[in-house]
Amino acid sequence: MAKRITNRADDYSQWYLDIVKEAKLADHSPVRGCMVIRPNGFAIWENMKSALDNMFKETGHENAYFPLFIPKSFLSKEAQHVEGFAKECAVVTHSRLKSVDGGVEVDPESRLDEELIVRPTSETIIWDAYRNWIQSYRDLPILINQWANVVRWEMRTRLFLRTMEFLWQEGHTAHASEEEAVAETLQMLEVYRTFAEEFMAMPVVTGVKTPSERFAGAVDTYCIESLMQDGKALQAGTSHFLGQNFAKAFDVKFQDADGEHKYVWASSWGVSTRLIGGLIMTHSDDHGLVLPPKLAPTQVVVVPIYRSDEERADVKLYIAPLIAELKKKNVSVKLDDRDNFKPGWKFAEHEAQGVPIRLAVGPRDVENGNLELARRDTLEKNIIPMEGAASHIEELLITIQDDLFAAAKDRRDKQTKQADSYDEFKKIIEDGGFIYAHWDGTAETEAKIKEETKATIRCIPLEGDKTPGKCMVSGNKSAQRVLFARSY
RNA sequence: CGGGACGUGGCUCAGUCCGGUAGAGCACUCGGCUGGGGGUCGAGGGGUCGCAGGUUCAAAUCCUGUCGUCCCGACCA
Repeated sequence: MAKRITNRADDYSQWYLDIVKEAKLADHSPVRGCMVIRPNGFAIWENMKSALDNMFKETGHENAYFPLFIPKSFLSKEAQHVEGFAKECAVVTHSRLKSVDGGVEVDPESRLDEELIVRPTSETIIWDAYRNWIQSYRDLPILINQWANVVRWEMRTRLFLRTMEFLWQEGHTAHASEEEAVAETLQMLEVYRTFAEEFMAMPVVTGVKTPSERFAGAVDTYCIESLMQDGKALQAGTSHFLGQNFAKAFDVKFQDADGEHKYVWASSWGVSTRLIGGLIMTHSDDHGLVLPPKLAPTQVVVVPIYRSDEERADVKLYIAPLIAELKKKNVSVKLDDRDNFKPGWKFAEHEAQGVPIRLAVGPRDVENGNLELARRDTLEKNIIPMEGAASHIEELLITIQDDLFAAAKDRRDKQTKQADSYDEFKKIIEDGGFIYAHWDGTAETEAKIKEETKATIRCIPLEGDKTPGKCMVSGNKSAQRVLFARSY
């Protein structure tokens, strides 16, 4: 068998790229740092999207759409926000091309009066709209989400993990009180945790970012942090409590029940196509992609095995009722009856693409009333009776989902350590993984650690050990252990 | 944006040092044998060598520029 996927142990980055290529998830585009998301990759995103969208709707949110272009002046209204994004904005300066001997060039006469920014995120244009929508406390809360693309001019890109253009959702909410806005921020953080753990089967740590890692313009940034197989952390989602920063910048006030005019409180939260990168690096192996059943575009693939046309017809007749029954149970099942590929080829291909369950059915099975079932996650193969197969498969999909989470959590926990001295920390960090250690809460210490070890504080965890101690670097007092890692 | 490596049929690469008629494997098309883990035999199709200049009788090969990819840094979802 030709080895098309680099082993993780040999070259993790190359392995990741090989998976993306072999599973046909995405291609590099002609434009640096952008990607073409292929049907296999997009189908995963669609499944993520639909699960998240349901969760947003269940928590009272509505979808809307705001423009791609933002007037340049809007970006400068919130000082912190500008500072955070100014370095990575695509700017539209002209509106026309003109032909010049066989090619085209920008028509200098079409220069725009006010240049437009391609949104790196939509706080500004949304808060400009909210000003017009909000007068009274009766107009609040506003709970809006949008599914969109955004552009951030990145220096170094990697498919899904960091691209110049990416797809995401961004929720933007407006509230009458601080408590309510904070509650919303934390509620959405929980939505993300639930999604990551229950759908992606990816265990996460929830926490607060330190000021240096905080979203530009936020009062507090909360996040879900996950740990990839190579021991590097991935920020998988963020939820921001924006305080009144944007309300003040865009002058959004409401008249409260007490007659007073007050600034609105805000939150924003988002997850992106980066999650697909996280999904890949959480579960996949040296044979290819491994997908949790809840997000797999195809949950079960059936490979018929036959020699003659007659056998082929027999096999198809034999499996038709099972396929129909699985469909009735809402299992996404695909019959791979392509005649131009050999069974062995198909096995390898579906394995590379991460289909959770593969059924192989040949004349022998027809005769014995069996079928062969292979699990993608464990690579186990078993002969099972056709009788009751549909229910067995339905249950097995749930088992696989649970097992993937358990395996990922077990791996994550094994890669999670504690360090009680800086020397110990420096030693452990070389192996990667999460490290819980005491920190004095200062930006100086944080910067020193980053400078010397390349590790950053991923978050100050919301749960777990809250015992105070002494900073491993300065020896000053520390309120609790914080989570360190090298990250993507 | 700095350092390094690399761009040659769809893919992986040889050829570049030392200029002289573009090659291999895989993939693709047609046909045969096949079919329970990337099978096999035969016959075909496909590349102005990333792009733009320059040197030369002659450039994949030498020179300059440019675009892109990968790895390592600085920056970030």
